[in-house]
Amino acid sequence: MTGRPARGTARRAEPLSATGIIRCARELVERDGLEALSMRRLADRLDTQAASLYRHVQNKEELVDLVADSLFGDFESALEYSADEDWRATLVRVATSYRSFLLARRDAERVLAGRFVVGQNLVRLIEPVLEALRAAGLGPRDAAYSLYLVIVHVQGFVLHEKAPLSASHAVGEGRLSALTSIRAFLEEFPEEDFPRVHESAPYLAEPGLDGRFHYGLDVLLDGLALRIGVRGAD
Amino acid sequence: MTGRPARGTARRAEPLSATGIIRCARELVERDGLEALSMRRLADRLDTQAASLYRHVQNKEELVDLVADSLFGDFESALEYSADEDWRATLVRVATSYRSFLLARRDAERVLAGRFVVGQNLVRLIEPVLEALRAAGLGPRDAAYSLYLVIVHVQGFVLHEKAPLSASHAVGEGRLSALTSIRAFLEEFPEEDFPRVHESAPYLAEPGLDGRFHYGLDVLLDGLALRIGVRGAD
DNA sequence: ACCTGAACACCGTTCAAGT
DNA sequence: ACCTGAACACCGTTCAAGT
Repeated sequence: MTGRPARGTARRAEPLSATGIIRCARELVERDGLEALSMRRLADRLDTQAASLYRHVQNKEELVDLVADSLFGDFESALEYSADEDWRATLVRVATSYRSFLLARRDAERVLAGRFVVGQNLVRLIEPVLEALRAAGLGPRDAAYSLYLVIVHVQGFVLHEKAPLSASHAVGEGRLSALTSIRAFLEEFPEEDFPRVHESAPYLAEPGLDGRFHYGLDVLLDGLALRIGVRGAD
Repeated sequence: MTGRPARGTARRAEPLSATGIIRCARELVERDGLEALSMRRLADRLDTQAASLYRHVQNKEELVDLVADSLFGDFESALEYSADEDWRATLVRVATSYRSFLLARRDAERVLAGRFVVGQNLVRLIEPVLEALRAAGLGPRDAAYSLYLVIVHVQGFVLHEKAPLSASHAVGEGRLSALTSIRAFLEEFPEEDFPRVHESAPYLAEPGLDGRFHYGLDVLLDGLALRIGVRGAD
Protein backbone atom coordinates (compact mmCIF):
# COMPACT_ATOMS: atom_id res chain seq x y z
CA MET A 1 0.00 0.00 0.00
CA THR A 2 1.72 3.14 -1.21
CA GLY A 3 -1.43 5.23 -0.90
CA ARG A 4 -0.96 6.43 2.67
CA PRO A 5 2.75 7.08 3.26
CA ALA A 6 2.27 10.04 5.64
CA ARG A 7 1.99 7.87 8.74
CA GLY A 8 5.28 6.20 7.89
CA THR A 9 6.19 3.02 9.72
CA ALA A 10 4.73 4.17 13.02
CA ARG A 11 1.97 1.99 14.41
CA ARG A 12 -1.14 3.76 15.67
CA ALA A 13 -0.79 5.38 19.09
CA GLU A 14 -3.60 3.59 20.92
CA PRO A 15 -3.74 -0.21 20.90
CA LEU A 16 -7.16 -0.47 19.25
CA SER A 17 -9.72 -0.46 22.05
CA ALA A 18 -13.49 -0.72 21.73
CA THR A 19 -13.89 2.89 22.86
CA GLY A 20 -11.35 4.05 20.29
CA ILE A 21 -13.23 2.20 17.57
CA ILE A 22 -16.52 3.78 18.62
CA ARG A 23 -15.04 7.28 18.76
CA CYS A 24 -13.66 6.84 15.25
CA ALA A 25 -16.96 5.45 14.01
CA ARG A 26 -18.79 8.48 15.37
CA GLU A 27 -16.35 10.85 13.67
CA LEU A 28 -16.86 8.96 10.42
CA VAL A 29 -20.66 9.20 10.64
CA GLU A 30 -20.51 12.86 11.65
CA ARG A 31 -18.23 13.73 8.74
CA ASP A 32 -19.49 11.50 5.93
CA GLY A 33 -22.88 10.12 7.01
CA LEU A 34 -24.15 6.73 8.11
CA GLU A 35 -23.71 5.03 4.74
CA ALA A 36 -20.01 5.87 4.86
CA LEU A 37 -19.64 3.75 7.98
CA SER A 38 -18.18 0.47 6.78
CA MET A 39 -15.89 -1.91 8.62
CA ARG A 40 -13.25 -1.48 5.95
CA ARG A 41 -13.29 2.30 5.89
CA LEU A 42 -13.32 2.40 9.68
CA ALA A 43 -10.33 0.04 9.82
CA ASP A 44 -8.52 2.24 7.30
CA ARG A 45 -8.92 5.28 9.52
CA LEU A 46 -7.58 3.28 12.46
CA ASP A 47 -4.57 2.08 10.46
CA THR A 48 -5.59 -1.53 10.73
CA GLN A 49 -7.48 -4.28 8.95
CA ALA A 50 -11.25 -4.78 8.95
CA ALA A 51 -10.78 -8.26 10.37
CA SER A 52 -9.04 -6.81 13.43
CA LEU A 53 -12.18 -4.93 14.44
CA TYR A 54 -13.94 -8.23 15.04
CA ARG A 55 -11.66 -8.79 18.03
CA HIS A 56 -13.44 -5.89 19.80
CA VAL A 57 -16.90 -5.91 18.29
CA GLN A 58 -19.08 -8.86 17.38
CA ASN A 59 -20.37 -7.46 14.11
CA LYS A 60 -21.45 -4.24 12.45
CA GLU A 61 -24.86 -4.33 14.10
CA GLU A 62 -23.25 -4.28 17.54
CA LEU A 63 -20.94 -1.49 16.43
CA VAL A 64 -23.93 0.69 15.50
CA ASP A 65 -25.58 -0.20 18.81
CA LEU A 66 -22.48 1.04 20.59
CA VAL A 67 -22.44 4.21 18.53
CA ALA A 68 -26.08 4.74 19.49
CA ASP A 69 -25.29 4.27 23.17
CA SER A 70 -22.40 6.70 22.88
CA LEU A 71 -24.65 9.31 21.24
CA PHE A 72 -27.24 8.83 23.94
CA GLY A 73 -24.52 9.28 26.56
CA ASP A 74 -23.62 12.65 25.09
CA PHE A 75 -27.21 13.74 25.30
CA GLU A 76 -27.60 12.56 28.87
CA SER A 77 -24.51 14.33 30.15
CA ALA A 78 -25.46 17.55 28.34
CA LEU A 79 -28.82 17.73 30.13
CA GLU A 80 -28.95 19.81 33.29
CA TYR A 81 -31.48 19.28 35.98
CA SER A 82 -33.02 22.11 37.92
CA ALA A 83 -34.87 20.77 40.93
CA ASP A 84 -37.39 23.59 41.13
CA GLU A 85 -39.32 22.64 38.01
CA ASP A 86 -42.76 21.13 37.72
CA TRP A 87 -43.28 17.96 35.70
CA ARG A 88 -44.41 19.85 32.63
CA ALA A 89 -41.37 22.09 32.46
CA THR A 90 -39.18 19.02 32.88
CA LEU A 91 -40.81 17.16 29.98
CA VAL A 92 -40.70 20.24 27.75
CA ARG A 93 -37.02 20.68 28.47
CA VAL A 94 -36.17 17.03 27.87
CA ALA A 95 -38.25 16.83 24.69
CA THR A 96 -36.95 20.02 23.10
CA SER A 97 -33.36 19.22 24.09
CA TYR A 98 -33.66 15.76 22.60
CA ARG A 99 -35.02 17.16 19.37
CA SER A 100 -32.24 19.76 19.13
CA PHE A 101 -29.70 17.09 19.88
CA LEU A 102 -31.00 14.80 17.15
CA LEU A 103 -31.19 17.67 14.68
CA ALA A 104 -27.62 18.71 15.42
CA ARG A 105 -25.72 15.46 14.79
CA ARG A 106 -25.58 13.93 11.37
CA ASP A 107 -27.79 10.86 10.95
CA ALA A 108 -28.28 10.57 14.72
CA GLU A 109 -32.01 9.96 14.25
CA ARG A 110 -31.28 7.02 11.95
CA VAL A 111 -28.74 5.52 14.31
CA LEU A 112 -31.14 5.83 17.24
CA ALA A 113 -34.35 5.02 15.31
CA GLY A 114 -35.95 1.85 16.50
CA ARG A 115 -33.08 1.02 18.78
CA PHE A 116 -33.82 0.55 22.43
CA VAL A 117 -30.46 1.47 23.89
CA VAL A 118 -30.96 0.24 27.42
CA GLY A 119 -27.83 1.08 29.36
CA GLN A 120 -26.30 3.26 32.05
CA ASN A 121 -26.90 6.39 30.00
CA LEU A 122 -30.60 5.73 29.59
CA VAL A 123 -31.05 4.92 33.26
CA ARG A 124 -29.31 8.09 34.41
CA LEU A 125 -31.48 10.07 32.01
CA ILE A 126 -34.85 8.69 32.96
CA GLU A 127 -34.50 8.51 36.75
CA PRO A 128 -35.05 12.25 37.38
CA VAL A 129 -37.83 12.43 34.79
CA LEU A 130 -39.66 9.50 36.36
CA GLU A 131 -39.15 11.21 39.72
CA ALA A 132 -40.81 14.39 38.41
CA LEU A 133 -43.79 12.40 37.12
CA ARG A 134 -44.10 10.39 40.33
CA ALA A 135 -43.91 13.58 42.40
CA ALA A 136 -46.74 14.95 40.27
CA GLY A 137 -48.88 12.03 41.33
CA LEU A 138 -48.58 9.41 38.60
CA GLY A 139 -48.04 5.77 39.54
CA PRO A 140 -44.98 3.76 38.47
CA ARG A 141 -46.78 2.40 35.44
CA ASP A 142 -48.16 5.70 34.17
CA ALA A 143 -44.87 7.46 34.83
CA ALA A 144 -43.07 4.87 32.69
CA TYR A 145 -45.68 5.02 29.93
CA SER A 146 -45.73 8.81 29.89
CA LEU A 147 -41.98 9.14 29.66
CA TYR A 148 -41.91 6.54 26.92
CA LEU A 149 -44.63 8.42 25.07
CA VAL A 150 -42.62 11.63 25.00
CA ILE A 151 -39.40 9.92 23.90
CA VAL A 152 -41.09 7.97 21.12
CA HIS A 153 -42.89 11.09 19.98
CA VAL A 154 -39.70 13.12 19.67
CA GLN A 155 -37.85 10.30 17.94
CA GLY A 156 -40.67 9.70 15.47
CA PHE A 157 -41.05 13.40 14.81
CA VAL A 158 -37.40 14.03 14.07
CA LEU A 159 -37.23 10.94 11.89
CA HIS A 160 -39.83 12.58 9.66
CA GLU A 161 -38.31 16.01 10.02
CA LYS A 162 -34.90 14.94 8.76
CA ALA A 163 -36.18 12.45 6.22
CA PRO A 164 -35.21 13.04 2.63
CA LEU A 165 -38.41 13.69 0.75
CA SER A 166 -39.46 10.69 -1.26
CA ALA A 167 -37.61 10.51 -4.55
CA SER A 168 -40.69 11.12 -6.68
CA HIS A 169 -40.85 14.67 -5.39
CA ALA A 170 -37.20 15.45 -4.91
CA VAL A 171 -36.59 15.02 -8.64
CA GLY A 172 -34.48 17.88 -9.82
CA GLU A 173 -34.88 20.74 -7.41
CA GLY A 174 -32.96 21.78 -4.32
CA ARG A 175 -33.09 20.25 -0.85
CA LEU A 176 -36.05 21.53 1.06
CA SER A 177 -37.52 23.66 -1.69
CA ALA A 178 -38.91 20.35 -2.96
CA LEU A 179 -41.55 21.06 -0.34
CA THR A 180 -43.10 23.60 -2.69
CA SER A 181 -43.39 20.75 -5.21
CA ILE A 182 -45.30 18.69 -2.65
CA ARG A 183 -47.50 21.64 -1.79
CA ALA A 184 -48.25 22.15 -5.46
CA PHE A 185 -49.01 18.44 -5.79
CA LEU A 186 -51.49 18.63 -2.92
CA GLU A 187 -53.14 21.75 -4.26
CA GLU A 188 -53.53 20.11 -7.66
CA PHE A 189 -56.19 17.81 -6.29
CA PRO A 190 -59.67 19.05 -7.29
CA GLU A 191 -61.10 21.21 -4.56
CA GLU A 192 -64.58 19.69 -4.93
CA ASP A 193 -63.38 16.16 -4.20
CA PHE A 194 -60.59 16.98 -1.75
CA PRO A 195 -61.55 20.24 -0.03
CA ARG A 196 -59.77 19.42 3.22
CA VAL A 197 -56.48 18.36 1.66
CA HIS A 198 -56.68 21.48 -0.48
CA GLU A 199 -57.11 23.92 2.38
CA SER A 200 -54.59 22.19 4.65
CA ALA A 201 -51.94 21.85 1.93
CA PRO A 202 -49.78 24.74 3.20
CA TYR A 203 -49.64 23.19 6.66
CA LEU A 204 -48.90 19.69 5.41
CA ALA A 205 -45.88 20.88 3.44
CA GLU A 206 -44.27 23.49 5.64
CA PRO A 207 -40.55 24.20 5.55
CA GLY A 208 -40.03 24.90 9.29
CA LEU A 209 -41.42 22.30 11.66
CA ASP A 210 -41.01 24.12 14.97
CA GLY A 211 -44.68 25.03 15.16
CA ARG A 212 -45.79 21.52 14.38
CA PHE A 213 -43.43 20.10 16.99
CA HIS A 214 -44.66 22.33 19.77
CA TYR A 215 -48.29 21.81 18.81
CA GLY A 216 -47.82 18.07 19.16
CA LEU A 217 -45.88 18.37 22.38
CA ASP A 218 -48.52 20.67 23.89
CA VAL A 219 -51.35 18.32 22.93
CA LEU A 220 -49.48 15.48 24.51
CA LEU A 221 -48.71 17.35 27.72
CA ASP A 222 -52.30 18.60 27.96
CA GLY A 223 -53.41 14.99 27.83
CA LEU A 224 -50.99 14.10 30.60
CA ALA A 225 -52.13 17.08 32.67
CA LEU A 226 -55.64 15.58 32.77
CA ARG A 227 -54.22 12.45 34.33
CA ILE A 228 -52.15 14.39 36.81
CA GLY A 229 -54.60 17.01 37.95
CA VAL A 230 -54.32 20.69 37.15
CA ARG A 231 -52.05 21.60 40.05
CA GLY A 232 -50.23 18.30 40.46
CA ALA A 233 -51.80 17.57 43.82
CA ASP A 234 -50.25 14.27 45.00
CA MET B 1 -26.11 -20.36 -16.25
CA THR B 2 -27.02 -23.94 -15.53
CA GLY B 3 -28.35 -23.16 -12.10
CA ARG B 4 -31.97 -22.46 -13.05
CA PRO B 5 -33.00 -24.82 -15.86
CA ALA B 6 -36.66 -25.19 -14.78
CA ARG B 7 -37.84 -22.10 -16.63
CA GLY B 8 -36.39 -23.46 -19.86
CA THR B 9 -35.99 -21.09 -22.78
CA ALA B 10 -39.28 -19.31 -22.16
CA ARG B 11 -39.00 -15.58 -21.50
CA ARG B 12 -40.92 -14.21 -18.54
CA ALA B 13 -44.62 -13.71 -19.14
CA GLU B 14 -44.86 -9.97 -18.45
CA PRO B 15 -42.54 -7.56 -20.26
CA LEU B 16 -40.96 -6.17 -17.09
CA SER B 17 -43.04 -3.20 -16.02
CA ALA B 18 -42.47 -0.92 -13.05
CA THR B 19 -45.54 -2.32 -11.30
CA GLY B 20 -44.32 -5.88 -11.85
CA ILE B 21 -40.95 -4.97 -10.35
CA ILE B 22 -42.61 -3.40 -7.31
CA ARG B 23 -44.89 -6.39 -6.77
CA CYS B 24 -41.94 -8.74 -6.90
CA ALA B 25 -39.95 -6.49 -4.55
CA ARG B 26 -42.78 -6.58 -2.04
CA GLU B 27 -42.98 -10.36 -2.20
CA LEU B 28 -39.24 -10.54 -1.66
CA VAL B 29 -39.40 -8.27 1.41
CA GLU B 30 -42.42 -10.12 2.79
CA ARG B 31 -40.73 -13.50 2.41
CA ASP B 32 -37.09 -12.78 3.24
CA GLY B 33 -36.97 -9.34 4.88
CA LEU B 34 -35.74 -5.94 3.82
CA GLU B 35 -32.05 -6.86 3.77
CA ALA B 36 -32.82 -9.56 1.20
CA LEU B 37 -34.02 -6.88 -1.21
CA SER B 38 -31.12 -6.35 -3.60
CA MET B 39 -31.25 -5.33 -7.24
CA ARG B 40 -29.51 -8.54 -8.22
CA ARG B 41 -31.76 -10.88 -6.28
CA LEU B 42 -34.81 -9.01 -7.51
CA ALA B 43 -33.63 -9.31 -11.11
CA ASP B 44 -33.04 -13.01 -10.58
CA ARG B 45 -36.64 -13.53 -9.49
CA LEU B 46 -37.81 -11.63 -12.56
CA ASP B 47 -35.60 -13.72 -14.86
CA THR B 48 -33.59 -10.76 -15.96
CA GLN B 49 -30.43 -8.81 -15.22
CA ALA B 50 -29.95 -6.22 -12.49
CA ALA B 51 -29.00 -3.66 -15.09
CA SER B 52 -32.37 -4.05 -16.79
CA LEU B 53 -34.17 -2.78 -13.70
CA TYR B 54 -32.59 0.60 -14.17
CA ARG B 55 -34.71 1.08 -17.29
CA HIS B 56 -37.80 1.25 -15.01
CA VAL B 57 -36.45 2.60 -11.77
CA GLN B 58 -33.84 5.28 -11.21
CA ASN B 59 -32.06 3.55 -8.36
CA LYS B 60 -32.64 1.40 -5.31
CA GLU B 61 -33.74 4.36 -3.21
CA GLU B 62 -36.57 5.07 -5.65
CA LEU B 63 -37.49 1.39 -5.69
CA VAL B 64 -37.94 1.40 -1.92
CA ASP B 65 -39.97 4.62 -2.18
CA LEU B 66 -42.27 2.87 -4.63
CA VAL B 67 -42.56 -0.15 -2.35
CA ALA B 68 -43.48 2.22 0.48
CA ASP B 69 -46.17 3.86 -1.63
CA SER B 70 -47.53 0.47 -2.61
CA LEU B 71 -47.72 -0.60 1.04
CA PHE B 72 -49.47 2.62 1.94
CA GLY B 73 -51.94 2.01 -0.87
CA ASP B 74 -52.84 -1.35 0.60
CA PHE B 75 -53.51 0.25 3.94
CA GLU B 76 -55.61 3.01 2.46
CA SER B 77 -57.84 0.69 0.45
CA ALA B 78 -58.31 -1.64 3.44
CA LEU B 79 -59.70 1.18 5.60
CA GLU B 80 -63.45 1.55 5.68
CA TYR B 81 -65.19 4.77 6.53
CA SER B 82 -68.35 4.95 8.52
CA ALA B 83 -69.87 8.39 8.31
CA ASP B 84 -71.61 8.25 11.69
CA GLU B 85 -68.47 8.43 13.78
CA ASP B 86 -67.15 11.31 15.84
CA TRP B 87 -63.62 12.58 15.34
CA ARG B 88 -62.27 10.55 18.24
CA ALA B 89 -63.64 7.24 16.98
CA THR B 90 -62.20 8.02 13.55
CA LEU B 91 -58.72 8.71 14.90
CA VAL B 92 -58.79 5.63 17.12
CA ARG B 93 -59.79 3.48 14.16
CA VAL B 94 -57.15 4.91 11.87
CA ALA B 95 -54.41 4.71 14.50
CA THR B 96 -55.14 1.15 15.60
CA SER B 97 -55.58 -0.04 12.01
CA TYR B 98 -52.32 1.55 11.00
CA ARG B 99 -50.52 -0.13 13.89
CA SER B 100 -52.01 -3.54 13.06
CA PHE B 101 -51.13 -3.05 9.44
CA LEU B 102 -47.50 -2.21 10.24
CA LEU B 103 -47.27 -5.11 12.67
CA ALA B 104 -48.64 -7.55 10.10
CA ARG B 105 -46.23 -6.99 7.17
CA ARG B 106 -42.62 -7.87 7.45
CA ASP B 107 -40.32 -4.84 7.82
CA ALA B 108 -43.13 -2.47 6.78
CA GLU B 109 -42.23 -0.08 9.59
CA ARG B 110 -38.66 0.15 8.34
CA VAL B 111 -39.73 0.73 4.75
CA LEU B 112 -42.14 3.47 5.82
CA ALA B 113 -40.00 4.93 8.63
CA GLY B 114 -38.97 8.46 7.90
CA ARG B 115 -40.37 8.36 4.41
CA PHE B 116 -42.97 10.95 3.55
CA VAL B 117 -44.86 9.08 0.84
CA VAL B 118 -46.90 11.92 -0.56
CA GLY B 119 -49.09 10.51 -3.30
CA GLN B 120 -52.61 9.58 -4.34
CA ASN B 121 -52.83 6.98 -1.59
CA LEU B 122 -51.95 9.42 1.16
CA VAL B 123 -54.36 12.03 -0.11
CA ARG B 124 -57.26 9.59 -0.29
CA LEU B 125 -56.44 8.46 3.23
CA ILE B 126 -56.23 11.86 4.91
CA GLU B 127 -59.16 13.65 3.25
CA PRO B 128 -61.89 11.98 5.37
CA VAL B 129 -59.81 12.24 8.55
CA LEU B 130 -59.22 15.94 7.99
CA GLU B 131 -62.94 16.28 7.32
CA ALA B 132 -63.74 14.68 10.68
CA LEU B 133 -61.39 17.04 12.48
CA ARG B 134 -62.73 20.10 10.64
CA ALA B 135 -66.29 19.05 11.40
CA ALA B 136 -65.30 18.83 15.06
CA GLY B 137 -64.28 22.46 14.95
CA LEU B 138 -60.54 22.53 14.30
CA GLY B 139 -59.10 24.94 11.73
CA PRO B 140 -57.19 23.77 8.65
CA ARG B 141 -53.86 24.18 10.41
CA ASP B 142 -54.79 22.36 13.61
CA ALA B 143 -56.51 19.59 11.64
CA ALA B 144 -53.34 19.02 9.62
CA TYR B 145 -51.11 19.14 12.70
CA SER B 146 -53.38 16.80 14.66
CA LEU B 147 -53.54 14.20 11.92
CA TYR B 148 -49.80 14.39 11.47
CA LEU B 149 -49.35 13.96 15.21
CA VAL B 150 -51.32 10.71 15.24
CA ILE B 151 -49.55 9.26 12.20
CA VAL B 152 -46.09 10.10 13.50
CA HIS B 153 -46.99 8.67 16.88
CA VAL B 154 -48.10 5.33 15.47
CA GLN B 155 -45.10 5.09 13.19
CA GLY B 156 -42.65 5.94 15.96
CA PHE B 157 -44.35 3.54 18.33
CA VAL B 158 -44.30 0.58 15.99
CA LEU B 159 -40.70 1.29 15.04
CA HIS B 160 -39.82 0.72 18.69
CA GLU B 161 -42.23 -2.13 19.07
CA LYS B 162 -40.75 -4.17 16.26
CA ALA B 163 -37.14 -3.13 16.87
CA PRO B 164 -34.71 -5.91 17.59
CA LEU B 165 -33.47 -5.35 21.12
CA SER B 166 -30.02 -3.85 21.12
CA ALA B 167 -27.40 -6.53 20.61
CA SER B 168 -25.90 -6.15 24.07
CA HIS B 169 -29.06 -7.58 25.57
CA ALA B 170 -30.07 -10.04 22.87
CA VAL B 171 -26.87 -11.99 23.44
CA GLY B 172 -27.76 -15.62 23.61
CA GLU B 173 -31.36 -15.90 24.60
CA GLY B 174 -34.54 -16.13 22.53
CA ARG B 175 -36.37 -13.35 20.75
CA LEU B 176 -38.57 -11.43 23.11
CA SER B 177 -37.56 -13.25 26.26
CA ALA B 178 -34.50 -11.00 26.09
CA LEU B 179 -36.89 -8.54 27.69
CA THR B 180 -36.49 -10.35 30.98
CA SER B 181 -32.76 -9.72 30.63
CA ILE B 182 -33.46 -5.99 30.23
CA ARG B 183 -35.81 -6.03 33.19
CA ALA B 184 -33.16 -7.75 35.28
CA PHE B 185 -30.63 -5.15 34.12
CA LEU B 186 -32.93 -2.33 35.22
CA GLU B 187 -33.67 -3.92 38.56
CA GLU B 188 -29.96 -4.39 39.19
CA PHE B 189 -29.54 -0.66 39.70
CA PRO B 190 -29.35 0.15 43.42
CA GLU B 191 -32.76 1.07 44.73
CA GLU B 192 -31.37 3.92 46.87
CA ASP B 193 -29.88 5.74 43.87
CA PHE B 194 -32.46 4.79 41.26
CA PRO B 195 -35.75 4.20 43.07
CA ARG B 196 -37.92 5.27 40.15
CA VAL B 197 -36.19 3.16 37.53
CA HIS B 198 -36.37 0.29 39.97
CA GLU B 199 -40.09 0.48 40.58
CA SER B 200 -40.96 1.16 36.95
CA ALA B 201 -38.73 -1.59 35.59
CA PRO B 202 -41.57 -4.06 34.90
CA TYR B 203 -43.38 -1.44 32.82
CA LEU B 204 -40.31 -0.34 30.91
CA ALA B 205 -39.59 -3.91 29.78
CA GLU B 206 -43.01 -5.38 29.06
CA PRO B 207 -43.53 -8.11 26.49
CA GLY B 208 -46.94 -6.97 25.18
CA LEU B 209 -47.20 -3.33 24.16
CA ASP B 210 -50.95 -3.02 23.64
CA GLY B 211 -51.48 -1.30 26.97
CA ARG B 212 -48.70 1.15 26.32
CA PHE B 213 -50.02 1.92 22.86
CA HIS B 214 -53.51 2.70 24.02
CA TYR B 215 -52.28 4.72 26.97
CA GLY B 216 -50.32 6.94 24.59
CA LEU B 217 -53.15 7.20 22.12
CA ASP B 218 -55.61 8.13 24.85
CA VAL B 219 -53.33 10.81 26.26
CA LEU B 220 -52.95 12.23 22.81
CA LEU B 221 -56.67 12.23 22.06
CA ASP B 222 -57.46 13.74 25.46
CA GLY B 223 -55.12 16.56 24.57
CA LEU B 224 -56.90 17.07 21.26
CA ALA B 225 -60.30 16.96 22.98
CA LEU B 226 -59.31 20.03 24.99
CA ARG B 227 -58.72 21.91 21.76
CA ILE B 228 -61.96 20.72 20.26
CA GLY B 229 -64.34 21.13 23.16
CA VAL B 230 -65.99 18.31 25.01
CA ARG B 231 -68.92 17.85 22.63
CA GLY B 232 -67.29 19.04 19.43
CA ALA B 233 -69.43 22.16 19.22
CA ASP B 234 -68.32 23.96 16.05
C1' DA C 1 -3.05 -13.09 22.62
C1' DC C 2 -3.54 -10.32 19.02
C1' DC C 3 -3.29 -9.03 14.17
C1' DT C 4 -2.81 -9.83 9.01
C1' DG C 5 -3.74 -11.38 4.17
C1' DA C 6 -6.41 -13.42 1.48
C1' DA C 7 -10.46 -15.29 0.30
C1' DC C 8 -15.74 -16.01 0.00
C1' DA C 9 -19.96 -14.51 -1.23
C1' DC C 10 -22.01 -10.81 -1.97
C1' DC C 11 -23.44 -5.46 -3.13
C1' DG C 12 -25.28 -0.86 -6.44
C1' DT C 13 -24.40 1.14 -10.67
C1' DT C 14 -22.54 2.05 -15.38
C1' DC C 15 -21.91 1.27 -20.15
C1' DA C 16 -20.40 -0.59 -24.49
C1' DA C 17 -22.24 -3.97 -27.13
C1' DG C 18 -25.76 -6.67 -28.89
C1' DT C 19 -30.76 -7.73 -30.80
C1' DA D 1 -35.99 0.80 -27.91
C1' DC D 2 -34.83 -2.38 -24.87
C1' DC D 3 -31.82 -5.79 -22.74
C1' DT D 4 -27.30 -8.21 -21.73
C1' DG D 5 -22.46 -9.14 -20.09
C1' DA D 6 -18.99 -7.63 -18.08
C1' DA D 7 -16.77 -4.60 -15.42
C1' DC D 8 -15.87 -1.08 -11.48
C1' DA D 9 -15.63 -0.09 -6.97
C1' DC D 10 -17.16 -1.48 -3.22
C1' DC D 11 -19.46 -4.52 0.98
C1' DG D 12 -19.53 -7.90 5.85
C1' DT D 13 -17.41 -11.79 7.63
C1' DT D 14 -14.29 -15.82 8.23
C1' DC D 15 -10.04 -18.13 8.98
C1' DA D 16 -5.56 -20.11 8.38
C1' DA D 17 -1.31 -18.23 9.05
C1' DG D 18 1.85 -15.28 11.10
C1' DT D 19 4.25 -12.54 15.18
